[in-house]
Amino acid sequence: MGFMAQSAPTADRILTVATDLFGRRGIAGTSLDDIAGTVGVAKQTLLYWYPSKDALIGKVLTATAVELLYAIDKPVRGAGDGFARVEATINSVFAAAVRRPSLLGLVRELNRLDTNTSDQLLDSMRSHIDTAVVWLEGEMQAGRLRKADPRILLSLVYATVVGVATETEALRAVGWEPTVGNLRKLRREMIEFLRAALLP
Amino acid sequence: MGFMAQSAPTADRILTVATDLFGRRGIAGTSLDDIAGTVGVAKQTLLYWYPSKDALIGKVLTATAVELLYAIDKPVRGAGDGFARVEATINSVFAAAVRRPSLLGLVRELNRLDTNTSDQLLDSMRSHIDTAVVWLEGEMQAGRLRKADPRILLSLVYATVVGVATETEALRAVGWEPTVGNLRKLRREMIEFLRAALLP
DNA sequence: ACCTTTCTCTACCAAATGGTAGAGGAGAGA
DNA sequence: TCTCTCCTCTACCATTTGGTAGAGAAAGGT
Repeated sequence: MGFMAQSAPTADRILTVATDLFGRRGIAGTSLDDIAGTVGVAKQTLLYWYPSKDALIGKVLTATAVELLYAIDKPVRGAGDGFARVEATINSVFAAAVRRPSLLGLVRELNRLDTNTSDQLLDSMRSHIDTAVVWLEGEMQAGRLRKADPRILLSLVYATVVGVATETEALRAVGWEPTVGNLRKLRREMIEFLRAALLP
Repeated sequence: MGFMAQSAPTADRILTVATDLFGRRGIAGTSLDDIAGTVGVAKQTLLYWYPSKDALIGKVLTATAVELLYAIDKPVRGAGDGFARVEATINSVFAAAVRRPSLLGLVRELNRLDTNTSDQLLDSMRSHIDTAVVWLEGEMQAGRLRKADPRILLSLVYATVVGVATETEALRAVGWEPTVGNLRKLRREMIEFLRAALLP
């Protein structure tokens, strides 16, 4: 039966490192040797746990989707109505992005995947998206959010949050530096930005 | 002396195709063979015009920066004050993104470049950024735009526009389809979103 | 003690990739 | 016509990459 060689089972450590490197350098820009080398294990050990790069990619993507949806689900259920709920969700995503920057970086790799793979992933998120859209519509009807196309609005908020969380170069371009204080300020400004954009 | 084999000189055709593929599949995900094959030329022809992949990458990046800055500069000089100017700029960027989707996709590759290369590119944009920041500060003082940290605000607007223009998968996820009508609607919703976010 | 299962490794391999060397064609000037 | 320059090509090459084959260590059950 299983036992752990180091702090975590090999398969988990491989998955973590792969997620990290895929998210930072891109899938195409990361070789199996890179991953195995970082984990500190032979390439064949990696291929024992994940029989091909495609298999590893698949596992990384679904695991990432699960982790993100889990991080998002909690605050969405809690929190009150109107913008408070949006704010709670954004804070969760932002916290996840700070904790593991590669997660959202990986989300952006979706655009480079073949349609089959991305369709599969999108299906697993479909119900969450529909729930969010229905909720947005209700809030707009109730006058608690600005009236707009809820689906496009969702994409816009998504683009803003994920964009600002992943594009460190854009922040570096305006002279921003990643200190703890600046990170807090960034989150606050982003919340204010979205509050203004979403309230009626 | 030079003469053209087809519609455009070989070097230009290579540059165009390289920009396109780099922007769509990423730099690491695009081989010289891919580019040469798409152009319809031997790989060595490509290596004659651009002596290495790095040289080609450099040329693609600077050419893209020039094209984008040119597209942005015009409306920024014209147009009036307050949000009208922001709107004109966004429309230009959006138009450029629709005309050549790869341009903004390439901008996102910045995050994967080594610091030297991206520093060089950021330097060439520094003056434009500073001008924009100063202008934003003035408009905020004059009460024509919502008061906020102008640098972070710039990053947020950037993230929103570039994000929604490049992440087609996020739009596909909410059931949006890229027709001409939907594209117009998307632009309109984005403008309203940013208007709400930026006005006092 | 022995076998079986689980896990990791070394040793290869074929294809793809970035790059080199140099041949050859075609127009322009002498 | 000869030659020179410009441009594109075929023929290679070394390295990297995803992947295969199979040996060997370590532990558990019998």
